[in-house]
Amino acid sequence: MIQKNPNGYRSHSIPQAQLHRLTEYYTKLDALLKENVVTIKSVELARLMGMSASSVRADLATFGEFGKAGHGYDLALLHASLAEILGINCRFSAVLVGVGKLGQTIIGSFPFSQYGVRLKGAFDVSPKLIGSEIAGCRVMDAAGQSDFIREEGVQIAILCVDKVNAQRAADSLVQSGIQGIWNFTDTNLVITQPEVVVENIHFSNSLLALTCNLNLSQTEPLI
Amino acid sequence: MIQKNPNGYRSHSIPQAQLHRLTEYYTKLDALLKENVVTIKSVELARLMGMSASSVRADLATFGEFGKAGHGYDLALLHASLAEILGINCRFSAVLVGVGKLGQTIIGSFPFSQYGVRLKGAFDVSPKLIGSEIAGCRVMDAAGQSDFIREEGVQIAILCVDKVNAQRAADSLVQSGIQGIWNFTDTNLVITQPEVVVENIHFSNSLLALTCNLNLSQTEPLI
DNA sequence: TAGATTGTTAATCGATTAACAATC
DNA sequence: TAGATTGTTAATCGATTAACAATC
Repeated sequence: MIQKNPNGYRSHSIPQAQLHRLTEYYTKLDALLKENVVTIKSVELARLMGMSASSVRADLATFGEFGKAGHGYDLALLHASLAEILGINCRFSAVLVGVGKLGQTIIGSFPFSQYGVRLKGAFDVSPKLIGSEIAGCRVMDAAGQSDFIREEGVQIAILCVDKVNAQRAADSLVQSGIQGIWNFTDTNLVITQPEVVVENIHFSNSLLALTCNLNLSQTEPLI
Repeated sequence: MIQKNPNGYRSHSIPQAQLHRLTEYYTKLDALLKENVVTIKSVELARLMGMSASSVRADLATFGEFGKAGHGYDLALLHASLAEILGINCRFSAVLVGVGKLGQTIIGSFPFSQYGVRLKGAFDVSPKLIGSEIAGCRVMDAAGQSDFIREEGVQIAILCVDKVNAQRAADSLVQSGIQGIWNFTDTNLVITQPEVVVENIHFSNSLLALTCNLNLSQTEPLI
């Protein structure tokens, strides 16, 4: 059951579907702010998001009262409130584990700081990589990973190792006290500790969803 | 409404949530096949997937009757049937648009052939890249993109351009007759043609979902 | 005040699941 | 046949939305 707590917009537990919608509101509001939009009505936001106005109002009302009847929502306030809810001001720290091609790309290209995350380093087993630096991020020996995580109080691990090593690496991370795993290994990790948060980016499942939709729309075009 | 057609397991329209579950069944079954498992019961599969046995049976029964009462599901049959539904045997062809770091990583690392997709080439505007080859994939001038897609009958575009160019690139692809877009641009594309399928991989939304969950579990630990 | 839009309620809609007859 | 597990039904559960009183 969803409850507003005395502080305002925090809730006891958010359904994952709603939580993912929240991230979409946030990125959409972010874009609108850059276009200097000042207020937005639930009807407009709904159109931009491809949803119903009722749903938008219901979603936002879950976390607080951000709107003014008769005027709509103040964009800056709504943006700031969602940022708070999404943890963007929490300054989480992260390490990347498995510095292959994908790992290097993420280190070099992803704007972590925009999302309140500080990338503190990366780990790999390859002697060729250990000691090198990618976009200002040091690659360290995986042997020192656990100590680093514990000593630095790292909360998030970005898991980019090979599929075959994924579960083992995840177990080790959980042992080291990691709180969240951003999982790029195309594997569903089995994590018994319910307090550890896992967020998957499964390239293969995503492509399969695409081809399945294509397959269905080809074999049975909508009338 | 879901209907089985005379051919068996095709259905008129699958809810997207169920479709994404199907991809998870498939990758799980794939892993089990490699472990030489021969049959599996709904209860076991449910445990492995973290769902209820009822849901598993309901999902699978949507597409056909793959199980034997008293014995469970034949893994090879189920795997092959899901492969068919997911379009893995359709031999879709694809081009990658925007050969930046992420594009190069996808070209070089993603096992397209395992998912029934053939990567026919890549496009970029940079003279440095045009004419080069990455893992056997030719990088061509974006100017020839539309003609190539039309002439070769390419169905899928893998969109890896910068955020600012995402919508324009998508419009051009749709104009060229592309049927599906695998969208890595961290932008929700606006596509008016309902027959064009879009599948998003939004790194930023995914990380936000992770930090939001961390934020909630920290401020309000489960009892 | 009059007009507009929110937050919320109550009704609808769809998804999940427990239970069981059918079946291997 | 007896035992086991499926596919399906009916009940439960939760999410979506239309409608509207509250409010700016």
